Amino acid sequence: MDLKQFIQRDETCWKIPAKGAMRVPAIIYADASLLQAMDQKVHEQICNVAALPGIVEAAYAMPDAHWGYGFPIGGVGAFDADQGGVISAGGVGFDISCGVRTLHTGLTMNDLQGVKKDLADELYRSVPAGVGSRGLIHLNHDEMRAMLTGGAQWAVDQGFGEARDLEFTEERGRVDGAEPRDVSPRARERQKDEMGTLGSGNHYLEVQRVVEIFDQEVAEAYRLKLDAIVISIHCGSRGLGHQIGTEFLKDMALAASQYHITLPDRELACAPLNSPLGKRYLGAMRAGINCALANRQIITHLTRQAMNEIFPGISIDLLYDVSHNTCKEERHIVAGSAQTVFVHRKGATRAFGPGHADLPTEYQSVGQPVLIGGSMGTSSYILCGTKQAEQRSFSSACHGAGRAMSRRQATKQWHGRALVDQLAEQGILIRSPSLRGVAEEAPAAYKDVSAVVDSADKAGLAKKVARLEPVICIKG
DNA sequence: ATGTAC
Repeated sequence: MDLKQFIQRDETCWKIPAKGAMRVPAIIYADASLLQAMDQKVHEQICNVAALPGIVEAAYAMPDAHWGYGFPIGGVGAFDADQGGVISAGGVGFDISCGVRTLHTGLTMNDLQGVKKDLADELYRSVPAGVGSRGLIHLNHDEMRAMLTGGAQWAVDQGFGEARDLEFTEERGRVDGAEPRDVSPRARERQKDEMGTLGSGNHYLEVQRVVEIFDQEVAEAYRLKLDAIVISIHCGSRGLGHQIGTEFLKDMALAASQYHITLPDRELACAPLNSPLGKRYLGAMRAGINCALANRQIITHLTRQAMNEIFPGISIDLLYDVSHNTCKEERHIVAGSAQTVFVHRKGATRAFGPGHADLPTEYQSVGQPVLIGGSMGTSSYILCGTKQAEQRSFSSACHGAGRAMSRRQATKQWHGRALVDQLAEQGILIRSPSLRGVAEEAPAAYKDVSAVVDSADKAGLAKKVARLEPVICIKG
């Protein structure tokens, strides 16, 4: 888009002053070339977010921002409930609490020699992937309720993983305030056989190798070394989150006039945080967050089982688990003083800096791990939270590369089989139930994740720690 | 993202 629409504050900070219906300014963080390539829709959408009731400070877009439903993907907005602030289902996203979890394996590249193919097959066999994929777990009514309230803690109690995993999971594996009664029977029905499954689209389980370290001190705190093998899991709340999103978007669109909210865009449907509908969505969304946390915890257990088949006795520890599709009640500095706000992060990763009370002891001095998934066949990054991000983005950073091309366009341009063969030649093994899915996820259908991460680093949203390259990718 | 439309 045209850079002349912005007031450039520094190399990676572009401001749109409040005008028209905007209550606060909008700010996009990106270098000039990423911003130029960004869809004009991001400008329109982030200005619309800035016009919502009760928004504080500014509406923000991350360097990987692109056109989404209502809010841009890569959008951040914080709202004050006491000032008529709203919550928006489209501001969280359909895949509630979609996120990334990274596991240490204690292995190096050398350990994979001769077993790579077997490991790929074993992981693919163990972790269900694809549209409508089902697991071996089937939840009855009471178990569903316990899962929606207990999150990853419930999963660990059921024998899926170890108590120590929870220490390294955002929110220690469960959020308060989940209300299973606000989750419809249809949403539960869709989820009851889907626990411990990856899903489709850009979701994956990837075996990765640490190929570059940018910050030795933080890397040591995260126990990351060059050539180490880690496993990253990217997925969310499956059918449950999607159903919650669908239902509440509809309810919120219908209720807007009742709450005297003038919507700049129908897709920005929202409800006051203090309204019955807003509270019901909060209760359901938090149940969705617990579902995603439980899902990644169960997949961790399945991963451990698969890894044990190939490497008997192997011990797998969690580096961290962080979501990038949520609305969270947090304390932040607004107009110079601390207050409680509800931060929407849609395609944006929470990135708490050093000293934040919610971080595990081991990461207190260096800040939260910020896990950035690349597209299939490309690099992923691990960053750390900064102190500056508190003032710049309510402690938020980017979440990935972001699509540069539609799925349809991608399937016209690439064939799944050819991509799998091509990646295999580069030493990257792909396993997927859908060759069309593979084509849709072609590496070149995404923006350059390295440019996105460099912009986030330069903008002070998070600091680069390590770069990972894929070895095996189980694709949904 | 998603029982890729109810």
